[in-house]
Amino acid sequence: MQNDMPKVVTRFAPSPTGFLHIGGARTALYNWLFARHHGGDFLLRIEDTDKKRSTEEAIDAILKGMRWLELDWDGTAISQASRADRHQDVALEMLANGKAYRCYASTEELAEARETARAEGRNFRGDLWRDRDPAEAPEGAPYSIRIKMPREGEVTIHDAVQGDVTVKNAELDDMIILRSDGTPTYMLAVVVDDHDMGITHIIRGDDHLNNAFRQYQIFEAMGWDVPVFAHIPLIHGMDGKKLSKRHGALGVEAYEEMGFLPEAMRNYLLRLGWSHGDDEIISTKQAIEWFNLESVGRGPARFDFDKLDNLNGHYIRECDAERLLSIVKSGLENTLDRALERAEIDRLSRALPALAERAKRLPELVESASLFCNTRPLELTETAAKQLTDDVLPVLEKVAKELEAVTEWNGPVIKAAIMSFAEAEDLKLGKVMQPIRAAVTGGKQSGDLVETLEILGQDETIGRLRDRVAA
RNA sequence: GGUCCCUUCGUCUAGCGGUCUAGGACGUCGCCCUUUCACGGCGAAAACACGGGUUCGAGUCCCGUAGGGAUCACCA
Repeated sequence: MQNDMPKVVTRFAPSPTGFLHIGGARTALYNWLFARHHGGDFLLRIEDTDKKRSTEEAIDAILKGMRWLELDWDGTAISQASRADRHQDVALEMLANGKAYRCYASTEELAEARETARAEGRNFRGDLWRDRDPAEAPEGAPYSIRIKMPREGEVTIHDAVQGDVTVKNAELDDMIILRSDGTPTYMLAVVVDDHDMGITHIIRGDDHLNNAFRQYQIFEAMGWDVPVFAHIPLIHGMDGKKLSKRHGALGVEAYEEMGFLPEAMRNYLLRLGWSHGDDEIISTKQAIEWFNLESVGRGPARFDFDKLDNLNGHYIRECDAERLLSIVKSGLENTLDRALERAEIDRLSRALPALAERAKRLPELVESASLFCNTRPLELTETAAKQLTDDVLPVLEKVAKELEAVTEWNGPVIKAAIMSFAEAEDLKLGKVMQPIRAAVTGGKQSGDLVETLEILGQDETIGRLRDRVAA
């Protein structure tokens, strides 16, 4: 399909040296969105060229994170390391074409040259052997292969996010493309893979912006088409500093554990650095429809939990009942360490809509839902205990008796019973409601009291009331 | 240090020369709703880093300064 509009192909290429962190997740999201928007492919490539630092666990964590975020990739994930032979071939081809040369410099020599260059305020170019005769090399000495960078002129990259960026070729170093042990370096591997995989748009963190110019020369040397680059700004921590382990550079699974919904995460990440006018709540469907590179911001953004919480609350409220119930159910069974009873599940499904109104994070929801489980006698929160003074206990006792007399346990009847009781006792409604709430909920958040009692059932309600009186 | 990038309310951002006495969202603070907590509604405080240009006119274009960031490995 060689026409004016080749199919868009993007990729996410994490190195498996740790979990999928938040910045990587956003990069993946943008690549995914861009590909889906254009009906193209979104590929996944694991950059495991560095055997020493790559781990199987990290690969699993990254894949798991991607799945949790529901970012599906096309085809199977490619292992960069598995393509080492191909990378090597390209390096050799460049060597044969005079686009690269052998470098016999030792680590020590290199370090020294680097030191000198820096001391003189120059950029180190690693070109110790660029103009030397290979015949000078000691017999059988190990060598690496370096690219022969152009020294004249400059290159302008039309970055889809950063705009035109120009760098003089003289600034470029003759980087190593093939190590002395014959393994390819990252710089070579990315270019070869991006070309072979037919990547049309490289969307990645702007920590790679400088690399783009170096990689550009490999594309050129091989006579390959250069993909469109789009370098997106990095995400900073709440304090404005670079995101590091200390600053909350957590893996996505940590966000899952904290109780964020994947759709909230996607919406938040999308909005962190990309905009569509004043729109804040953006469904994934809309995101795919609207996503573009032009609207990606150029400044680094800070991560803000408050906003994520707010968004998460929104998506919890929007979450369909069945999914929410299953989330809460498993959360509850986990903390209770037992299976839920039929009656408890029934109560939950009735109570959940109101509870969901109040929650920002899933654990909160589970916590408030525990109210509807059989966990008598309840533990009181400090404020609840404070409200249940000795002088209100008699009131509770009387209310319990009153409610016991109710024959038809439903909202209106319960409410009527409480109201007439308050009237008979000459108490303000609040004076009755308040203690009941404290006794029945133990101080936990809940919605409408009457509704809560109704869902709880007559026996449980009275039981909880009596528990307090007895205590 | 060299090179490159960035700079609008506390935070995420809208803004693509005049409609900006700068808009939205989160957060904050009031008020309303109310049987708690939320949700919701209304309202308030809150920003164009600084200095020069260009222009009739600059948050918007150009140049400096300052600040922040990235990168300079036989790591990716």
